[in-house]
Amino acid sequence: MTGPATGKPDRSRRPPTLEDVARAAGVSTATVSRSLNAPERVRAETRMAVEAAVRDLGYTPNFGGQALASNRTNTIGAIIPTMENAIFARALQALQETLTESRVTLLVATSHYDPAREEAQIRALIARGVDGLALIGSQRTAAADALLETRGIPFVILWSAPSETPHPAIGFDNARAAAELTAQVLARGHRRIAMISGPLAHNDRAQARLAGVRETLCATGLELAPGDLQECPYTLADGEVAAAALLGRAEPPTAIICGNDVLAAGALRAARRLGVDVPGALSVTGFDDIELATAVHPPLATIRVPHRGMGEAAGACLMDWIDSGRRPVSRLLPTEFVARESLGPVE
Amino acid sequence: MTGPATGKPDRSRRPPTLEDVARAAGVSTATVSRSLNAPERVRAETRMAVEAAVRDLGYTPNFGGQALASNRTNTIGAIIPTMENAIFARALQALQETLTESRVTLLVATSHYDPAREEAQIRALIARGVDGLALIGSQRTAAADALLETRGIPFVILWSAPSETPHPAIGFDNARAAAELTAQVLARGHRRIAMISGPLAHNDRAQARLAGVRETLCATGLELAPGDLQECPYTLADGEVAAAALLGRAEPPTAIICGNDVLAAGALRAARRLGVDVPGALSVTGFDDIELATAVHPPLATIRVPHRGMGEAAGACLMDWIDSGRRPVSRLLPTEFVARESLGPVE
DNA sequence: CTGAAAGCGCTAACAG
DNA sequence: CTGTTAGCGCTTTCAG
Repeated sequence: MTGPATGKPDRSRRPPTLEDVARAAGVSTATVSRSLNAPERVRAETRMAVEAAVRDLGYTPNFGGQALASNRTNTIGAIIPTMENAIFARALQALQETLTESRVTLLVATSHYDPAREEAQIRALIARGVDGLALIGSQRTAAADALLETRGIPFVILWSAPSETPHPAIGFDNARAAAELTAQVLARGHRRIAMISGPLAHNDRAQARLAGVRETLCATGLELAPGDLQECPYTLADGEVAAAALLGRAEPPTAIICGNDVLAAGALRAARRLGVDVPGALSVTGFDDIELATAVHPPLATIRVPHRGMGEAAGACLMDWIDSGRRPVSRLLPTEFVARESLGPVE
Repeated sequence: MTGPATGKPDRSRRPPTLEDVARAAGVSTATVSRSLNAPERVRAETRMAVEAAVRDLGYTPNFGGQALASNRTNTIGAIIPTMENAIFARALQALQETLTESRVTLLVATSHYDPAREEAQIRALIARGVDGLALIGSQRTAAADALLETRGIPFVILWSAPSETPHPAIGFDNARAAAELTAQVLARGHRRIAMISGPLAHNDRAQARLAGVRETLCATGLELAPGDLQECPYTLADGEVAAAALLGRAEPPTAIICGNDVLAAGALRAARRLGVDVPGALSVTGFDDIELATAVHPPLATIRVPHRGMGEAAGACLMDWIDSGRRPVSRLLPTEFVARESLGPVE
């Protein structure tokens, strides 16, 4: 089909350009550009001729040309720790949808909770000319901060409370949510309470959740002894191991507060394996309220996080910043405790 | 630090260009370009001068300029049905990693299993100048096929068996995997077998899985009566409803084969709610082998799908196609039946 | 309301 | 090995 036989292979192979459209419509390239980008500034008749030519030729703007001339890529980048946690996926989905309304594309990268990787991804996205960035959490490398600063790229921070960072943030109060959860655990009579946290290093959300638990325990005269805190990666298997360690102690906890639903599901699995009844002999709580929370048995008491809300707000906020040039204000979104069977009264 | 004190604010504000680097290094722009893109064609000394200038100025190539001049964006696009299924997420992760080695960025979009949306996303990604595309499944709108065809963009199909499509595909045999699974169910003595499938329309994978089940049943003289087949969206809640309907029939099935692990987890929840023991009174099987499969109880017997393998192969395949211009060959990857507790002998 | 023309920053011949 | 020189396709003044 695409043999090099014809005399002018270029002509037929190369996609139509603005100039082709202009010629076909009998107008200038400037008019075509205007018809496409600011239709109201072109007489209806002319515009229709242009539109017809566009259809006829199957014209699509060349991305590079557009980016070069306008100095905008209509792309915003997002860097999340991992795609395997459904909660980030949902926030992205919402962000994507919001952006689509502004004809902006979302470019996604993952950091695996590693600041060095996040920095590399920030660099890569900036190099790709993104107009704005959505990042998770407030802690990153100094180099990443500097890069963001000197480039002056609009970026918003998700998942952290605005109080955690001087940058525009759209998040929720991890510490307060964890405190509320802990209060609920205490209210059910638990006094031997342990926690399984995700890796704390470079993770302000995990740190805040831990702090929230600690504070609330303190207020009741309790504390999280060193052995009562397990720190492990956010996987089911690691959660299971951590919970098993906790349950193997001389005085096992009657409640385990987990850093997220995945860890909690792991804890449930450990309890089952060890023959520990939940919630009869042990209560377990999660954090996030992903689908998994109600897929396991017993269903997990947890904290519902405003994932979609953050995604939507981030999109609106970034577009506004990019278009207006005015730095947006931070927003603190609400969370909600969700009572479910995995949390019961102490026996 | 970045005070506007100096006399030439423009200078400090506008990012440095190739020309700035060239001037600083005392060479031409062509040499700078070469130092960056084909270092071996430049004398070491010169190159070092260039590199120093690049560092000094904090130069980063302008994406638009690069794209325009080279007619390449070093971006490949992927369109998956949803990010909420961990299995697509993992394949993307693997694809991403493979691509990163070639300094190529992955642009991800979702279709929600909707061909119209997929077409729109294909259009959007092409407009963004992607050099190649990875798509899920072999069924799409005629317009999408035409677009792909006329643009001549390298694209590979994932998740479907190569036999399903004339295009280069990297997938597995959904029908055969489902058949194997069904054989395992039959081998355990089940004769009243039902299936919960995801939406069949425009989904060759779901269709193939159903066909695999049907064929295997047929070979044993059984069949899937109309009432034995439930079709519903791929969510836990829908799977639960579908399973409840199946279990409420006069002669309930002793085994339910589910289109994926999420539906199977839903079926498990229905069984629990209705007091049906699994695997004692009912066996349930999944498909995919995501983490969820072992988070639920009993753990799901399922089919392990080569998600990472597909992602990696797709990356290699696309890069090869883009670089060499030669259409790659399809690859059929293996699947594996994973026996777990949710599938037991019929009582 | 429309057209002419000047770049945007980079790459790729083509000479030297 | 390096420099010169055209563009790549589009947006955007600036005139008319």
